[in-house]
This record gives sequence, C-alpha cells and structure tokens, in this order.
Amino acid sequence: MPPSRPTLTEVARHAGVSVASASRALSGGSASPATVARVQKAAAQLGYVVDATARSLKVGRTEQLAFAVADLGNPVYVAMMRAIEGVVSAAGFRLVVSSTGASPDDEIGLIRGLNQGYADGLIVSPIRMTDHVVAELRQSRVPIVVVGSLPAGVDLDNVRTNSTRGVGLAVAHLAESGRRAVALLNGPTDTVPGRARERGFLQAMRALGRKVATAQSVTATDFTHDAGEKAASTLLTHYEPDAIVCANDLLAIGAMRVLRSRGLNVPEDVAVVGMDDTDLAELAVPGLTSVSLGSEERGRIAATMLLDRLGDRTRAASRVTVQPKLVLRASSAPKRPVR
Amino acid sequence: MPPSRPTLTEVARHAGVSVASASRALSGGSASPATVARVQKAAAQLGYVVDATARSLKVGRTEQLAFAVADLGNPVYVAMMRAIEGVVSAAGFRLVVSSTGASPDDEIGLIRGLNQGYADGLIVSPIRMTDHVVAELRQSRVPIVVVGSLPAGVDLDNVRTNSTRGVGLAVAHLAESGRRAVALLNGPTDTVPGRARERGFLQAMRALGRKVATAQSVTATDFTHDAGEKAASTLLTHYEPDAIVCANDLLAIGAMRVLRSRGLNVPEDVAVVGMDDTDLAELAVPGLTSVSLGSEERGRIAATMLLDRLGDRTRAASRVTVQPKLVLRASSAPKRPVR
DNA sequence: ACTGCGGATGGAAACGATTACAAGATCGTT
DNA sequence: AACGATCTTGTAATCGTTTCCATCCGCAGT
Repeated sequence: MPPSRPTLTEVARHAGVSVASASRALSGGSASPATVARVQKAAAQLGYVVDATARSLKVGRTEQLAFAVADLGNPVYVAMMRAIEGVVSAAGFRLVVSSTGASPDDEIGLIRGLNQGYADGLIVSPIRMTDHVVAELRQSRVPIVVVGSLPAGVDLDNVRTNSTRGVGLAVAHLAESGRRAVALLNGPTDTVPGRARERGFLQAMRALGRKVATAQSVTATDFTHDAGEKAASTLLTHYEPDAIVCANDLLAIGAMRVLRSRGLNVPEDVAVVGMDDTDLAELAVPGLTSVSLGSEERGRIAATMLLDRLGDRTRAASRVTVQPKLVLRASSAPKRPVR
Repeated sequence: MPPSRPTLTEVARHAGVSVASASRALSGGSASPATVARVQKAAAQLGYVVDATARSLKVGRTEQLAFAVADLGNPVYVAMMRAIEGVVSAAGFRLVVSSTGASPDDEIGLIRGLNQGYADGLIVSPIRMTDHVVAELRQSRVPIVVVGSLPAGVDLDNVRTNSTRGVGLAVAHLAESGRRAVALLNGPTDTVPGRARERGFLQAMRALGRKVATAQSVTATDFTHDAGEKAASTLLTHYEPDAIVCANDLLAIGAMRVLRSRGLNVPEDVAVVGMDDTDLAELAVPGLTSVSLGSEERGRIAATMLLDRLGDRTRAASRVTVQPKLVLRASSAPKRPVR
C-alpha cells in the first residue's frame, strides 16, 4: 500500500515539465506528442490518478447526481433507481442515493443540503407535497427533476404519470369483465399518489354511472403489504366486493392474502388489480393484474432530462407524462367467459 | 433564484470580520458570542451554505461512502443497501451506489476509480473473485470492506456468512421431515456463492450417507427467476426430486412455478427451500421456507466496520461471520406428520 | 533577413474553504 | 500599575487542480 497519493506536481517534476503542461498532457489540452508520452509514462509509474475533489472545485462540477427516495423498501423506487443508475453512469456520473423519510421536513433538509454542491443535480419523488417543499424546490440552486405530480403553475422539470387514468383503466377493465362491486384499497390520501388514485376511482365510477358507498373504499396507513392486510380486513367486514383495485402492488398482495385466508378465491370470487406492475406482480400467485406506471421508463426519462438540463440551464422547464398501461394477468380473469 | 452562491468571503465581508473568523464562527471554532451572532445573521441573510467540494479538498474527507453491487435487481443487495444507507447516513455520510456488472473488469474499474478519492471508503460484494480483483482490493488506498468470502490469507475487513452451512441446514431439515430425494438448484458455480452452495450440498449429503446423482444437482445460468425456471425444467426431466434446495429465493420462485405448471404440489409432492429470506419468501404462495443469510445484518455490520476503520486506519483487519438461520414456512412442511 | 503566425510551454492566479501562527484584546492578580 | 494567562482575531499558507496569459520557439512568406 503506497503511503500517499502522488499529486500532479510530482508527476510533472518526474516528467520534467511544468504542472500546467502535465495537466494538459493528461486531459487532452494542447501538448506535443513528446510531452504527452513523457507525462503519461511518469503518471503510470507513480500510479497517479486525478483527485476528484480538487478537480471538482476547479471546474465547478462534481459529476454526481442525487436521487432522493422516500423508501428504499418500495420496489417501485428500486426499479426507478436501477433505470436512473444506468443512464447516469453511462453518462459518466455517479449516483448518490438518499433515503428521506416520508416526512416533508426530511425532504427539505435534503434539498437544503444539496446546495452544499455535492451533486450537480437531483431527481426527487416527493410523496407529500407541501407548499414548503414546493418553495424549497424552486429556490434550489441545483437543477431538480421532480418525478410525480406537481401543483399547477409550478414550472420545474417534471416527469409524471397519469395514475388517475390508471385507476380508470383498472375499473373499466373490471366492469367489462362483469364485476359488479368494485372496491378501492387506497394508500394514505394525504399523499400525492393517494389523492390521485382516489380521484381516479371516483371519476371512473361516475363515468360508469355507479354509486360509491362509503365502505366501498378504504385507505391503508401506508403503501406497504402489512398495511394492505389490515385495510383489506376492514374493507371485507363492511363491504362485499367482487373486485378490488389496489393503489399499489404491495397493497394488492396484502389483500390477496387476506382474501385467501377468508376462503375467498382470486379471481373466481374476487378479482384483484394492483398498480405499478413491479416484479412482485409477475411473481405472485395467481399472477397479479397490474397497472403499469412505467417506473423504469420514468426513471430513465428523469435521468435524461436532468442530464439535458445540465447542458442548458436556461431552457424552459419541460414535462413528460408517461401513460399508464394495464397488464393483464390471472388475478382479474373473468368469473365466466364474457359473451 | 439567486444568480450565484455566496462564498464565505462574502459572508465575512457582510459581517465585517475576516474569513477566518467567519469560518470559525460557523463551524464552532473559538469565536466570541458577538461574532458568532453577526456571522450567522449574515450567513442567513445571504443564504450561505458551505461548499462541500472546497471543504473536502481542505480537510481531506468527502463524507461519502460507496457501495458497489453487481446487480441492483437482486433483492438481497437492495436489503443490504437499505441497511447500509441507514447506518451511513446516520453517521453523516452520503452513499454513492454503483452497479458494476457481473464482470470482474467492471469491479476493477470501480476500485481504480475510487482512488480518485470521491469517497472515503467502499463496501463491495464481488460475485466473482479473481486474483486480479483481490490484488486490486489490497492495493486500494481507500479503506474497503468486502462482503462475502475471501480467499484464505487475504486480510481485508470482511463480513461474511456461512452459506455452505446454510445449505446444510436446509438439507438436514428436509431429510428430517422425511424427504428422500433432495435436489440442488444452484446458480453459476464459477461464482463465489455458487461454489459455496455446491460444497454445502455435497457435504450435507455425505454427512447423511446419501449418494448424489449427477442429475440431482443442476446449475442455472444466473441467480434470476427466469434462469431458475429453465434450470428447474431440466432438473425435473432428468430426476424426480421430492425436495429442492435452491441457491436463492429468486431461483426458488422460478422452481415453484415450474412445479405448479407440471401439476406438482408444493409442499405435498415436492418441498422447496430458498435462500436469502428476502421479502419474496414471505410474500410467495405458499410461503417459502428460506435460509436467512442476514442480508440486512451483514449490511449493517459492514457499514459499521467501515466507519470504524475510518476512525483507525492502522488496526488489524477484522472479520465477522453472520450465521445462517433456517426460516420455516409452508413450502417445506412435511408430507405427513413426522412421528 | 525580417515579420507574422501558430503551437507548445511555464508562471501564476484562481476555485472556496480550513487552520497554523502571530498579534491584539481582555481580564484578574499581585 | 504592571504582568501573565486566556481568549479572539486577522494574515497568509495550503489542499490539488485547471486555465488565463505571456513567452518562446520554429517555420513559412515576403
């Protein structure tokens, strides 16, 4: 283990040139072939590698991008992160991952911290969008791409999906396959996604001309599978659905468990539809019909958008919407063939 | 959006003190209460935040730790990452995540890159451990903690598990519950984990005095669920197991699917045991018995070990082994009650 | 032979902080 | 009133690069 890192100065001395020339020789400035050769040889001999920190300080870029996620336990965010990591590292950037809690304060802390300049940009998917968070987002000196819906009038780079419409797809599909009593198993409605799904459900039911009873829609305390089980239990004690639309694949898995434990068969007695189309949906038994919100795609787009923004800090904020898509699997097969 | 970040110099001027005093006032050096107040006020007014890059250059620390993972799609690594992120961020460090491919070259590139000094330490879990990789690991100027087995004689900070013994637990459990024909569904055997599991299987069978037929053990091309399905198919065409030990939960899920599609019931006809005890095992139907290798725990320990090492760069390399634990679920219930 | 020109080079000034050192202020003690 | 001890403060060096600028060289054109 060599005791300490060689600096550019030492390389330069070793090669018999000035630091300036050494720098140019290594990073492709104007330098004679002879110098380049000598410097490269010296660098190799000493095992020199450029110091990222010093370089960053000088050039004003860190080559790092940050991804802030509420919960690394959620497969959706993991899928997104994977896609982002791919794009980002292909562009020569590193990815810093931070897990903010679900609380807006953590998010604000993170955005503030970002102004320390440890990253050149941020991708964030706020789960609760308070005015305070919005304010902080706009004030940031570092480019930010927001994944998820934004209040009207906020012009930040943004990639979103239409989960309201996604719920609509699910409800329509269930209605078409002959389900009469479609229930909603939602996550907390004080969150951005929770609100969107609720709206989607009500709109879709209205469009079908169906009334919605209070007991027909229930909210879990969280987007996790445990919370899903609890909420599904209360749903089933107050209502008798033949189909459940869930705000999330995790919730859907929880619901399927509860159904099974009550002796109800999926899809014969009750159809279940999840949302996000994570790996879980594919692996579940029976296979879980799920509304894909294109997590990987959103991640990919967000990353590209951010890189793009780094190239042009003055262009107008752009917004991309990824359309939801229903992925059919066994959990929502019709009770009997539809004529 | 303020046009450009205020520097400490500007804060100092604003507060009517020298940069040195300003620095001390903000970072808790010796400074009079009056100065502290004035500087803090000025900093607040200008919206000053310290520049992480400049600070890092001076103090020689980046407050970043890196985690290199072969495949962000594998739930084991995600669990590990989550645990690591928790420890690391609680200690005031940021986490840089890089996904090396499965190839040793990528890993080497990553370790080299680390010498640029963008992180103060690295946690890495190499899946294929070539001499070249080992050499690179020891040469690194940045502290490294290796998660997974190391060749004998390599003294690096290391946290490992005993998956050989883990497979033993699984085999013993199945034998005790009356299974006669126990097969192994392994991952690639040119990987560190693959080799360990193979060894574990052979040892355990020998200990039971059972012969192992060639067709009784099969290797998937990958630790994924698709590869698991393919490998399970070939296994079933050449052998008729009443129990399958899988190197991985993903492989186990693949196997369960194939079994089901062939009309075989789990656990009545064939018992299945997975490994890693990921969320999937809990969510699978039937619940998947799985050998826990303590991913979160290993992540937590690795992170703590690394932080520890940063505190004392001269202490001897330490090694911790996390013992495997069998988590019983429905997929390996005995065919009929064991007397 | 002189001028002009382009490319290669070295000196030195940044980037934005921290910190060693010395000098100045403040206080109590004799 | 003088002294030393203690606490604050400012000056300047430093971390390791990149890059502006001026110099210098060789070479072609006249």
